[in-house]
Amino acid sequence: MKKLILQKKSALVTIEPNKTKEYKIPYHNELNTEQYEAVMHTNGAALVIAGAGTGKTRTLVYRVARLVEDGVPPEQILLLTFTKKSSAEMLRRASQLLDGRCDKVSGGTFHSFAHQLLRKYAAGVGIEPNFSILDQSDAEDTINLLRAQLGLEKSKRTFPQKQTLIAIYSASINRCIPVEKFVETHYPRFTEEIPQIQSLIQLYIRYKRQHNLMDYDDLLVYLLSLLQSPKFKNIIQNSYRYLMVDEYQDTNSLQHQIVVELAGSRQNVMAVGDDAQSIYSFRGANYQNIFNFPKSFKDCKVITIARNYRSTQMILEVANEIIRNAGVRYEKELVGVEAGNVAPIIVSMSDERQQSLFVVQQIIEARENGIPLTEIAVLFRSGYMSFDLEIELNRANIPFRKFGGLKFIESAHIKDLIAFYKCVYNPLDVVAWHRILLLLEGVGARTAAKIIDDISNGHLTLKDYSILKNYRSSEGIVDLFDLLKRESNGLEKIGNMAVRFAEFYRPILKKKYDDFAKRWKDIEMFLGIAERYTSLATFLADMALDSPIESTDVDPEDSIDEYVTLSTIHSAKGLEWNTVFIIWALDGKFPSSKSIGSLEDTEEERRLLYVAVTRAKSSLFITYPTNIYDRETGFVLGSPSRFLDSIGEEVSERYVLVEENE
DNA sequence: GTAGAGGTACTTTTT
DNA sequence: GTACCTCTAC
Repeated sequence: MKKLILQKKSALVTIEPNKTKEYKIPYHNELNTEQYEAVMHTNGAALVIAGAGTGKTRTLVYRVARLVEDGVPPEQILLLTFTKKSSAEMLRRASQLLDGRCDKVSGGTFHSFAHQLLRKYAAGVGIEPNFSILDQSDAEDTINLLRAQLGLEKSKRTFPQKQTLIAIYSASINRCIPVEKFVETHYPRFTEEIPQIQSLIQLYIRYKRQHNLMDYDDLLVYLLSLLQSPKFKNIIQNSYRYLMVDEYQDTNSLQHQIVVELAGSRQNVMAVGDDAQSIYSFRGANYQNIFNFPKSFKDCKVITIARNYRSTQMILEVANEIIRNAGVRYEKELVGVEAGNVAPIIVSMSDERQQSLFVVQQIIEARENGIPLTEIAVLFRSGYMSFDLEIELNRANIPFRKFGGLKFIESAHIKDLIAFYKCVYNPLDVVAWHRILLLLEGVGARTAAKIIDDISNGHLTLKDYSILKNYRSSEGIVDLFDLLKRESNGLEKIGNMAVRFAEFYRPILKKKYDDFAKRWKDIEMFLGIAERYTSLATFLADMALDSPIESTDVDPEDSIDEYVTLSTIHSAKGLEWNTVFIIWALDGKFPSSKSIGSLEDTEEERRLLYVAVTRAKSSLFITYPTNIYDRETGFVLGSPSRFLDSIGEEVSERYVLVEENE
């Protein structure tokens, strides 16, 4: 006999846009035809293909408001975005547009959403709810520990490095392909090692399960299996009846499957994206995924928004020219509504120094012309490319914030401190133990491995660590256990714990690094952050998934509101500024010499430049130094990015920077 | 088994 | 500039 389930009546009501209803928001007047169509779409699947600057965010924001106005309970709307920042921003705008109800909309990144559900329904997939999250470097360290265990010697040159191992594993998970296939196509030099790689990966998977560890990929994998379990499937599908996914071009196969399962038979899912802006293939995204979306749902409506409201026509011409010469065709031609009167400027200069000075000079000039610093951004391919500019900006007293590149949370001393918390939270967190044990005087890899072994098999716990006296040089180790035991009583506030951990760590830090003072300042900043948390679980999850501090050197507390943005192009996704500088548009750096060998990779770099260019509203500067020695190729780089070759004088102006003789 | 010295190769992009 | 590995002296 089938089980009878009581379902709330309200959940069964089908929402239809009310044709005669008076909406609070005049959607018709505030949106163009295509945007309006998307906003009014209610039931069933829809794909919105929206080029850069065509009001993609606006469309999502208005649709959230419209669904809420039509009576959909906000918490039943799920908005999956690429970063937490962008979801917060969208909900803020929706609330402003309609009212506070929009704040209750569910949302976040795929990973943070997975994390929420897994904490709640851990039992459903057979895991403990207090699992630890491994970030990428934790995952690498874990697999490295296991490699040593398996006796796969490091000196063996043919065996892949830890980064490569994680990359292989992660690719096979995210693209839903077998390990051997990925190794054969992307790392043919390791073909002979495939059996060993596979057994290491199997060990890694088992090990994580035994020790209650989850890496980023596991969050998605377990979410999918949760969604496929008959018991939880319906509960979850009924909790989120309207699904919206932003930046669909950057989702991978695994995420696509999650979307399909979440939508269920209701198929109320709207995906938004732009194939020409796909820039995450290294994470398994495929720009063609977006075209497969309609195939996964019946009667999927496809809406294309083409008109660009962001940039001047001159900037769009440059963007169009970049994408027009692609090896693959993108059905894109951006047409703007703003003519503009300043052509984009392409400038060459002799070296990096000059490039930095030029950018600083132009920023000062722009500020004098009334453009606020918050409307200015400098974009680059990789994090390190702004180092020199940062020095120059400091010298000129121009405040800036940097996004992307090395994160505050990734610096060694902060990771050390977080490891203390992790051991308290999940005593089976092996990487964390390994990390702090190695900090102790007289403890090396061997002793650490032995201790971790004893912890794993239950001989050694925070409650009873008497067997430590059998260890050589156990004084420091006992001190550590005393500390962790005291703090694990669960009565302490997160902030107070941080103070004690920092106290313990201070002498170690002093000994370990020459730049103690600078790092200690970071620790003090960290103490301030820890104070804001009341739950250890939330604290650690935020540290792994949603770091409250974006980059190094910025205290969110001293909130300067006038600053220039420095950002990697990846982190600039979805944002816009009046004036944009793209630096290091030098062939060999952008596209990087690494990607030049493969058409696929070069095309991604091209899309990346396209994304960068389309961030600019009215002024665009592209610069490149011409006298740069490249260690990788051994050549002196001097040509502009190949993507700029076809950009003619009719859409841009080219200059050479020369020093004025006084 | 550990600490420190000295060598090497490597540096996209992010959750 | 730095992370990672190898070698050698405790």
